[in-house]
Amino acid sequence: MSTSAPTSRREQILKQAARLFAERGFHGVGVDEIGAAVGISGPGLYRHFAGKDAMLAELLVGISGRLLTGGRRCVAEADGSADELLDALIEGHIDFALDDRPLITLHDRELDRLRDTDRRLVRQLQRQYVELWVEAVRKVYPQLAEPEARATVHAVFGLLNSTPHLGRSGTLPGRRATAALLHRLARGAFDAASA
Amino acid sequence: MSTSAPTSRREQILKQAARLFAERGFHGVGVDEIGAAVGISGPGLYRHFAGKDAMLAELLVGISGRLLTGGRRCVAEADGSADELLDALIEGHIDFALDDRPLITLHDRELDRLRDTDRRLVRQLQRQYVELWVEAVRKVYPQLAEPEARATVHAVFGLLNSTPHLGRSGTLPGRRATAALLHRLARGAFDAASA
DNA sequence: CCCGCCTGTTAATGACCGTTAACACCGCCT
DNA sequence: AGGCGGTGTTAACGGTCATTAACAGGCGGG
Repeated sequence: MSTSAPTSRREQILKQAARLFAERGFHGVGVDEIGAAVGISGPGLYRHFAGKDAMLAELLVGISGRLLTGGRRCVAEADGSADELLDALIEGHIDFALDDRPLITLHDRELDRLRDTDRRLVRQLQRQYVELWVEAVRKVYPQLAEPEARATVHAVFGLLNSTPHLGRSGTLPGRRATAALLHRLARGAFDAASA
Repeated sequence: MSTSAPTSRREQILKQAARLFAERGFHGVGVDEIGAAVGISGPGLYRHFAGKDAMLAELLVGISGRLLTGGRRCVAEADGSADELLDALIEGHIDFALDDRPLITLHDRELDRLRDTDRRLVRQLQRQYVELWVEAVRKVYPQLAEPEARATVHAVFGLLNSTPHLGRSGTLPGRRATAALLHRLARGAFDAASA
């Protein structure tokens, strides 16, 4: 729908699996449902994935990796001030949260359902992403101690990742306004952290 | 361990069930595990609860109700300024988040695993709690439109409820410092919302 | 003393579910 | 034409799991 491509079967399955996992939890959805969501049924999925676990692993590793890659691109392209870097990080994270709500939900909800090796990998990617933020934040707010900075970054993630919960009642006018609001809230939180 | 009491079997079971559900998800934990966590085994739980669903229902209705009750007490006791009311709400929510992490986790994670009637009840309680906050926020920031206020409240909930994710690495010195930091972050976000 | 009630136990049941087996179609390449 | 890899299908297996059945000890009140 966005960049689009041939949209291979794998991607189609992953997308639907992400949606279902986010809606009903990893253990709450059966392979038959995932299959039905893409028009094939049940065990046909095993032509594309080694198993249900493999789908979740690929989803979580994928989102973690893309977040980190996006963050690193921000750092690399940040020729300007530290302030601009932090803004770029916030904007990038908001884009992820708004475009891939199911993945954001999975990201901090079903991590423990992974095999040890995959879980370690995801955690490592997450940790690097957090460190990247902490560094950027402490450049903008040098008086902020590291533990406080780290806790604040986690809290701001919680704030930005709240978008899945906004789906209920009368939400905001549009995506642009929501992104702008979230951006302001995040900056406000960081400002307040260093008071 | 904290207020303590006779700590009836029911309460003991609920506490352990909350912890396990938060750790591994509702479908991820079996009744045998819950039983083992309180020293009895497996089907003995059915002397205290109608079923696994009933435990989750009681947990979610309980936390939603207590949040709402706490919020209402803040409103009732707020003889002072609107500012003080908002601070009291924030403090109350932080206390919940820090004292009952598993319940906070469950609260926005396993809601969809409930029977229709229970889910409706929990959602209604949650909605009233949010409305209570929105009203308080708009008293402090009158220029803030209602949709923005509601979205901001949800986002701040995400921020405050991020505490479960802080358990990993080097966290903050103590509970008091964490609570103070979260309080500042929340106020900072609200300040920024009305800019 | 003894009868219920409360609270446990273990064994069995029945459903669900992930995974594999066995089979089939279809399009492409030689 | 023929074979083969990719993609499906349905049926069967095996394990897990919530729930129920059947049974038993303890203990307080008549």
